[in-house]
Amino acid sequence: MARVTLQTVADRVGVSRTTVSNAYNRPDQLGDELRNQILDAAKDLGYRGPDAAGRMLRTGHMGAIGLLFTEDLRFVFTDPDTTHFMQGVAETSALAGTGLTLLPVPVGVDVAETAVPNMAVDGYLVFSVPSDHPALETVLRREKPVVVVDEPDLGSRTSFVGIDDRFGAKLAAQHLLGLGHRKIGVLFGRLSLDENSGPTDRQRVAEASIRVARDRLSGYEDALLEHDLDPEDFVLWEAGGNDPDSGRHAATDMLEQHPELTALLCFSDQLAIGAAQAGVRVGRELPAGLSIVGFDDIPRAATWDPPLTTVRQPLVDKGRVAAELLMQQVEDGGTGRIELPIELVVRSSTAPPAVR
Amino acid sequence: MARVTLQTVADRVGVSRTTVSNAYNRPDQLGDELRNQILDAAKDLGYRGPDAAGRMLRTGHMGAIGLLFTEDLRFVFTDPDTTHFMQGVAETSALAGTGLTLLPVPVGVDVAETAVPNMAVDGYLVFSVPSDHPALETVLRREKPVVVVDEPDLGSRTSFVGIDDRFGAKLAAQHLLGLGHRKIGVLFGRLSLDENSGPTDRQRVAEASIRVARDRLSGYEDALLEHDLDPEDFVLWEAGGNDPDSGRHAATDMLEQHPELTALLCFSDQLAIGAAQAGVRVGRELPAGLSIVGFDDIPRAATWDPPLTTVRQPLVDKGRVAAELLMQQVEDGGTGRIELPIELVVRSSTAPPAVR
DNA sequence: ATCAAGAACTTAATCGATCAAGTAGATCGC
DNA sequence: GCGATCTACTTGATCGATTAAGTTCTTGAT
Repeated sequence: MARVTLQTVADRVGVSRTTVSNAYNRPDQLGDELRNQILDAAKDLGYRGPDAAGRMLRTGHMGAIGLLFTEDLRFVFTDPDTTHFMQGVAETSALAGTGLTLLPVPVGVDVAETAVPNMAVDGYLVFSVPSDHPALETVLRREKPVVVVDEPDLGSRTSFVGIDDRFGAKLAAQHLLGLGHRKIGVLFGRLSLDENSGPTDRQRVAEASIRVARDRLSGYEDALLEHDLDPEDFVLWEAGGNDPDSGRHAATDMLEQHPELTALLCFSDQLAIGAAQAGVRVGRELPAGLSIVGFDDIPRAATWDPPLTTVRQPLVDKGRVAAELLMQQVEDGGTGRIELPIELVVRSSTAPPAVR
Repeated sequence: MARVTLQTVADRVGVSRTTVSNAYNRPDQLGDELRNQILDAAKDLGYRGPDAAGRMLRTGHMGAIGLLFTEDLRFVFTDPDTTHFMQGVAETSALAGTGLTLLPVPVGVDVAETAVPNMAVDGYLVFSVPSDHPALETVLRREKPVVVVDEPDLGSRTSFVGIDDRFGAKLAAQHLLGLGHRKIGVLFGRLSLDENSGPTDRQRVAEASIRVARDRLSGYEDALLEHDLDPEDFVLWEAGGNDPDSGRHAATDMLEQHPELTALLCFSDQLAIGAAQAGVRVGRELPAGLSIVGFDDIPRAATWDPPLTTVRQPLVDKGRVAAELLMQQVEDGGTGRIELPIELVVRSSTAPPAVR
């Protein structure tokens, strides 16, 4: 049995292919009576509407955007940053009738083996990908609209959505310094593709392939400089991941080797949560014995015990804005650069250091 | 400037279109030397590889599967059931080089306005959609391979992946009854598309458009019957959602109106977490003053205070299996029916009821 | 009565790739 | 030395829809 196409329906009704096409896509181009006649015939023949592939080939429009992410799949769907971002993207694309194609690049898998290079999408949303990740080149090579979110900043070549990481970090550090803390630890998630964990230093951060890490450290140091303190005063530590477990392990080690620390600046609330657990386990009372500042302001930050002081960034909005920007770019080709607002949210995980 | 296609490259090298196509898709069909020559010419001309739309039209193969879900977008990406399932799907599809297209149908939006009816996918994964949801018909009408997960059970028309909900529920109820509980409340998520909350009854559950609700209640009642108890003995309550907040509100009301309850059977760990919070707030000590059983065994269940007794189902595996089944069905058209193993996990949220 | 404008359709070209079938020449076994 | 089999390509048909540019017919204004 031959497949039912526009032509089949057209033949049945006795009109041209174009008219049947118009019955679906431009109802104003033909009379109501004929239109209904066509739709009836279509139903009768089991025609399911214009075929997506045929349309795509002709129009060059895929009707979907791709979301590229390179984090380990065990974490992406549990990581609040990612899921909230996805939520925003999904909302926006769904309302626009655009499909959203997930393009995960699992760790250890060659990008060429994934759907990334060949998927039918009108553009790519690149979500927080280290600048040295091979998937980036694959995406860029397709020369389709690209919106980079957070990482990496590729300049005007692509659109960009992010926050002022340096300023946000500065806010967090200012808060701790203002409370009187002088022995402060900085807990990074990752500095590059590798999942290293352990102590690190300014030099290594400066060479990090993750821009956010570099910028945030600059922000922390900006605050130090305002207080005439030495940038070398921070204890820098890499967690190797962005989940509470990584945070807990790293913070435990850090506090063990540096018992003098009275406060921790964490790269995310996820890490902060782990750090808080670590603090309690090594016998610190929060916040008196250890102050902790997170980043992001995920819902859990407010309900954690103690509620976390953090730097809020609008994660869902980030997704919405990025999706809008991409769909706009698909339409008119214009790139954009959007910086979302951030805000220090002071809760109960920070306090002046206990006198000793 | 005309677009660069297979033909452009073919003309440059002086071979046929087919040979260029083979250079990409069937490297064994031509000599190495020629192949490199073609690839060089392609790079030189800025050819980005075979166009997805052209290939799709010709092969009829879209290279992507669609994931349909109809829950409110504010919840899907935070709901552990959904995200773990997605993780499994993403893993499997990514390893197979298949795209994964998210097809959310936002509440209040007409399915026809979304990407669902026209998206270029080879098949659909229908994730826990109420049997009366309009999106279902839209998907079924396309007559592509469909794998339904959990809900609804459409018989042999589609593949199906799920668990033995009735048996799982029975296990949970048996556990409570075995501990000596006789006044037990059942906390449902939803019974249908509507987000009703409040007390409900056997009759309404029996008419629920959500099969899982019906089956689980049967399972709970199976256990009751084994103890020669009356099915009417359960207090049935609808939470209206599947998040801890919904669970907390519903459980608070339920415990207020039915202070005699000594145990709660919850439809999910999310609801159980909310119920546990509610229990504490109304002054019950857990588990002595109130036993709670969840369902799913999400990671949080084990770390909650007290750790939740629950019925474990392999959520990530569900995603893996469903994706495999769908991709298999896309290839050979065969449908399947897979029931995943479940298991009662007894932790500390259940205990014999306090004597009074 | 004539012409302009609009409505309702049709014609014909086009989008880019894949595949079954075919061909020419090289290689091999016996 | 001859047919059989391989290798390395080419030919030509085909997938299903959209769209710019007609064509025909109707209607209303002058």
